[in-house]
Amino acid sequence: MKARTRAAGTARSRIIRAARARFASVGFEGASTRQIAEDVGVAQSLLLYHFASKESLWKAVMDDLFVSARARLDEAEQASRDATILERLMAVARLIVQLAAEQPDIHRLMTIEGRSESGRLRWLVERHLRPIHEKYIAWIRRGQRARLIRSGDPVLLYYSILAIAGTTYSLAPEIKLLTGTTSPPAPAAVEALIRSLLQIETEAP
Amino acid sequence: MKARTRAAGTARSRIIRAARARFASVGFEGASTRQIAEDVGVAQSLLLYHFASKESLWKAVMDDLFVSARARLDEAEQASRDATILERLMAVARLIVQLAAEQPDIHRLMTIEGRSESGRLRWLVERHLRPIHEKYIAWIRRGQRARLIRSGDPVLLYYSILAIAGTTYSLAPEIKLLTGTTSPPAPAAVEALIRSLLQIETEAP
DNA sequence: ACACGAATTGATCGAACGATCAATAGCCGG
DNA sequence: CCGGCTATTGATCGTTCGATCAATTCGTGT
Repeated sequence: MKARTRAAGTARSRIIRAARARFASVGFEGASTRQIAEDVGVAQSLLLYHFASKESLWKAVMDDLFVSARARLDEAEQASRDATILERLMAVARLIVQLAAEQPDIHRLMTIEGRSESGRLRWLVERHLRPIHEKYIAWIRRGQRARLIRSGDPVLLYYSILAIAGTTYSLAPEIKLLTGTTSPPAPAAVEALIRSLLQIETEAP
Repeated sequence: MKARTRAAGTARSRIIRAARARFASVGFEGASTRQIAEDVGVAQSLLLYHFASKESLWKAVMDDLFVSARARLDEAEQASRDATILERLMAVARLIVQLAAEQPDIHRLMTIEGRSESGRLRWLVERHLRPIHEKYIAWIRRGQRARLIRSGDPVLLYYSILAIAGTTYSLAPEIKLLTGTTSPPAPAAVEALIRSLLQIETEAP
């Protein structure tokens, strides 16, 4: 049984990995199960044996992504639980930048789905995004009440953080074509930009 | 001839408009010429009569978008030509925010294409993006030398501006599902965030 | 009034799509 | 060594894709 499920597990996870890459680059409708199967080196029918449908495969990709992401977010929260709300948010932001740099597919997948009201977007929002987003937006509100974080729409602030953290990594192909640069910006530089977004406004000298 | 080309022009432009919406929501591979033709109310073969191929249609959509965008950018540059480099950049940023708010499709189309190294991305970079981007990245460099703009990688700074300006509008469906809010953030609020990105770092009190 | 060219349609092609299903290969407890 | 379960394959179905092409409508200049 061990070897059986291990073999199944690796085939399954290899399919998920290949599917993530395809979905991230050409979107759900643009990706084909045959192409994904070819990437992995298995028959197309095996995909639908493991995942029942293309949409199930997509959901499995998203679950796989968010399970590990949320675990690491919880870690970052715990590690910073004694700091100020601004520094806790920065710890979370730092991790988001790190995740985006390690796996730009995350940001790609979410921004691809987020732009049309599909059933998949509803599923993604209710299952994964809402619990995460609402928590940190509440954090921002708390920080604003404590005058540690700049005033303004917390949702705008939150999505601006996500945008800065993800865009420079998920648009790496475009930036590479434009500048010839192969190495993406250092996470520390991105983090510094985010900090100046969160900080209380200061008068220009 | 006048009525002829006018009829052709309107059919052509209506196709471009419908194609822009489809490409923006499901990407190039996900959009189908039959669906676009149905949106417009014409036969599918008419699309390929006017544009020869699906890719030609996509390029026509992009040309249409950038011709007007670049004209308005030139206006904004002219109107602010006597101001400091920081204020000129802010004038450009203000217009970018405005464009993103009016037509979130622009940001959607560009971020969809920018994430995989396709022939279309190469075409887009060389034809439209490079002239625009390189100009404003040079502006940022000038502003940094004059100590009017914060230090750091100009490319990172530039793409962060684009990300903030576009994301909150292009992800409107996701934000609507999450918060129930139907009205996107005011351009002035987005502009304020961008200003604090560009400004020289100030010490926190 | 007519003829010509541009605009538009409907039919059709081969390829690729997601999905289904019967058949086979591989492995485990008995 | 075998019987049963799981993983995997190959063939195939109906649909939809982008593209081509002949036929038809329509407007305009003469």
